[in-house]
Amino acid sequence: MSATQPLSHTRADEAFDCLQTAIITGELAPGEKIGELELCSRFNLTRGPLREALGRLESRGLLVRRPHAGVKVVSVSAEELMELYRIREVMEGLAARQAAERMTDQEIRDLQATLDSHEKMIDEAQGQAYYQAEGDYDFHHRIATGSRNAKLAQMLLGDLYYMVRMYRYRLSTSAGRPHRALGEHRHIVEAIAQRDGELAEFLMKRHINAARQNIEEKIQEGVLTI
Amino acid sequence: MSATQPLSHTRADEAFDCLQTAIITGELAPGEKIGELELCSRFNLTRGPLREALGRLESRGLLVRRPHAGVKVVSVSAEELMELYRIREVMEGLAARQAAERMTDQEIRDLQATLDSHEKMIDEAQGQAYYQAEGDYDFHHRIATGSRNAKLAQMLLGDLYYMVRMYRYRLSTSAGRPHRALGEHRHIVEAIAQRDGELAEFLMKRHINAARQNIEEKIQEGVLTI
DNA sequence: CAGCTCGATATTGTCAACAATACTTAAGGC
DNA sequence: GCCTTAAGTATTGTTGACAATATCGAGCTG
Repeated sequence: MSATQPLSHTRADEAFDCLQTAIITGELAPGEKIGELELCSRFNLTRGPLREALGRLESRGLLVRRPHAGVKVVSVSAEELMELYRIREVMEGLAARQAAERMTDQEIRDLQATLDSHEKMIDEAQGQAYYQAEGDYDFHHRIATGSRNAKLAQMLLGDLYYMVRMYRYRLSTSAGRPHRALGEHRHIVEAIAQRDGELAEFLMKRHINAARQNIEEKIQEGVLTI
Repeated sequence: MSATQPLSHTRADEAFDCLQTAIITGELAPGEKIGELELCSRFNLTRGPLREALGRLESRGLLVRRPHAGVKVVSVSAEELMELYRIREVMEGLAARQAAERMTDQEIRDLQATLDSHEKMIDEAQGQAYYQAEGDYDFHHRIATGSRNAKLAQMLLGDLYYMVRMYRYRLSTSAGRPHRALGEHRHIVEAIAQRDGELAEFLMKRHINAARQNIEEKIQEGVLTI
């Protein structure tokens, strides 16, 4: 994978990473009320760092805490997932526009290379699940950072993507449309390479909107359940 | 002020509120490196709750922490403020569109009443500063919650608005354009009342873009300094 | 028999002491 | 005289014990 040697130099960071991945993978079920002591024994932590991590996770909306009543993992609904995609649509549209204006030529070449490797993986067939999961994440990650908008990148990478990945695990998706998505990615990169911010924004919004509709249909057909 | 009897039922919440307002008001200067013990004595806290609050504030991007090196308030630049407004533009545009589709008739009436009271305050002249500060916040707050998009409201109310308010204090603004802003607010509410989501989105985006340009001009003229 | 009040228990919130690490100051060598 | 190096100090990170509060169960009353 691209990033994350979780090399957390402090116990609280470690706790944060552990809990976050546990929530995303579903190891901690949504709606589950979980005690601090149990979390401590489960992840070999003490309560101090744990509480600090809980604070961070709460402020990111991955869990809720009622005073003296414990923490529970945030429960997720299909409607909320759709709302998430609506937010992504406008924010990543902005990211694409700013990326078109600000990415370096080298970054754009890297982005194109990324897509080439994705294509290879898809053609070698077995990589479809991978592509949908991490490859897609990689693509959007690069554009978010390429926007040179620190707060925007922080909100996308630090908040929204984790939520989306949480749903991905739950849906055990890979119910994707890799070829179509790859084509859409190519068009977006083309627009960025031509420094056409307006077009990049338009294409990105349409891309995410299509992904949203795809999931929505799958859910209504009962192919995917939450 | 409008809300916030800070009635925090836990010491950590109290710490969080105190620190947040201290950062927003500039009582803690940006870039300032501040020790934990000093913060404790300054706000009558102990280090446990304090550290939990620091974790929350860090994940919200109001301060940065290097391990064993202490915390420092995030430093802010004019460019970052402009980026913030670009994010607001797309997110609040979405909020306005969804509010137009989902607000109850009662909520819309309340929103109109809010604008009436703002107008009265402006006409009574001395309320200009108030309007620009809290009244504007109130208006955008209602639309964010009216969008019925929990994550969107959380991101706007929990992240962006605090950042914007931080800049507001720094700029000692009120360098506003209350009458023009009120008119724009009225048009947005009209579009919402007519359930015209597309128009509401367009008007909101234009409204925020105008506010951004206004600040940008003021900064370039040297009237405002960061 | 249902609803409520009251108490026991377990969990969370808080605190103060201990350990580990980074910054500072001073000394020595080049 | 300046840079490098090493010890001391101060600050952060961590731990375990203490206090406060909510949940759960039992007994009582209507």
